[in-house]
Amino acid sequence: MHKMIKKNKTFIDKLRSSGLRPTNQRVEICKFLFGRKKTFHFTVEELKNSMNLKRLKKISTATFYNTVHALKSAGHLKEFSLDNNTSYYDTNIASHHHFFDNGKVIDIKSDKITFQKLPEAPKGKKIKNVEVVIRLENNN
Amino acid sequence: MHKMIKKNKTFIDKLRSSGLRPTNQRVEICKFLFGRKKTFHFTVEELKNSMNLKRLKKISTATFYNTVHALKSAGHLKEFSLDNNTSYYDTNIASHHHFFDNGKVIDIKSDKITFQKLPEAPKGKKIKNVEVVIRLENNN
DNA sequence: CACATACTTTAGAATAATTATAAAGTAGTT
DNA sequence: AACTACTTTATAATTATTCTAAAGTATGTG
Ligand SMILES: [Mn+2]
Ligand SMILES: [Mn+2]
Ligand SMILES: [Zn+2]
Ligand SMILES: [Zn+2]
Repeated sequence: MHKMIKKNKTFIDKLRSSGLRPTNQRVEICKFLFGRKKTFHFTVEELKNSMNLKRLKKISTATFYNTVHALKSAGHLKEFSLDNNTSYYDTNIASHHHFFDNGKVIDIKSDKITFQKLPEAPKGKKIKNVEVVIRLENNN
Repeated sequence: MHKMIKKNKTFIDKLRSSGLRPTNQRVEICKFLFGRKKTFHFTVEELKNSMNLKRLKKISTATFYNTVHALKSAGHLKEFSLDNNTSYYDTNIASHHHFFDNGKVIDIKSDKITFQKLPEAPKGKKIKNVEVVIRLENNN
């Protein structure tokens, strides 16, 4: 099928542009991360568990960490913090905002939030980006 | 001196309202955290190191963690995330915003940022708070 | 004040997330 | 096919944090 070949090529490009050889393990990780319609927010541990659950031959922890780090360094993933002690990653690399709803993360497109007033950067500095977190709770 | 007695009482009140007896160790931690004019952003490890540096009899790691957790649970400290793997705490418990400048954190008062457009909460949910992080970089 | 008792402090062990190590395996090149 | 650099993996190490349990202290009562 055309689609699958094309997608695999995209994944291989992501790996190559991250300085990584497209090994089996890495291509499968990329498929899992980027072969979906919606943004994916995850921890390395979650990624590892959900991928390895279905496999007879497991991919090692070190490979998950190495691959995620390389993809992040190359700008194919963004890191963020939620609760602490664990790194989260986001397949949406555009600057955008989030709802945080009890450990669940939902993207808010950048243009859904605009500012009336924003402080200036301290002197010698400039603004790299502005990101908003809207924490949710249940009604009533 | 009047001032010092008054301050100690404030610290003791914070501890009592956190369900903690005002032991020496705890009162000194409170002095260190709350006896300053400006907001203090810190990790438990930083707090421990800077306090213990000056003392002959060190306060234990467990006491730092216990005290910080109790103060946080009682609402006298707020927890937040910066880079990952470490919890940060904030003596400013009001809802407010931050500049992040290479590991340095600067408060932005809530009224310095206002919104023109904000998304609605998903149904069944409501907004608990909205906090903004402005990441800085050096000019040029 | 003297005691009892519950709460604290502490050193050290345990855990969770992540990173480092180094031996065995594989991709890309010739 | 052979070479070499890059990869994978199991395992050890590290960092931040939490747990444990023994020894110490705050606080109420007589
Ligand atoms: Mn941690
Ligand atoms: Mn990290
Ligand atoms: Zn996102
Ligand atoms: Zn702050």
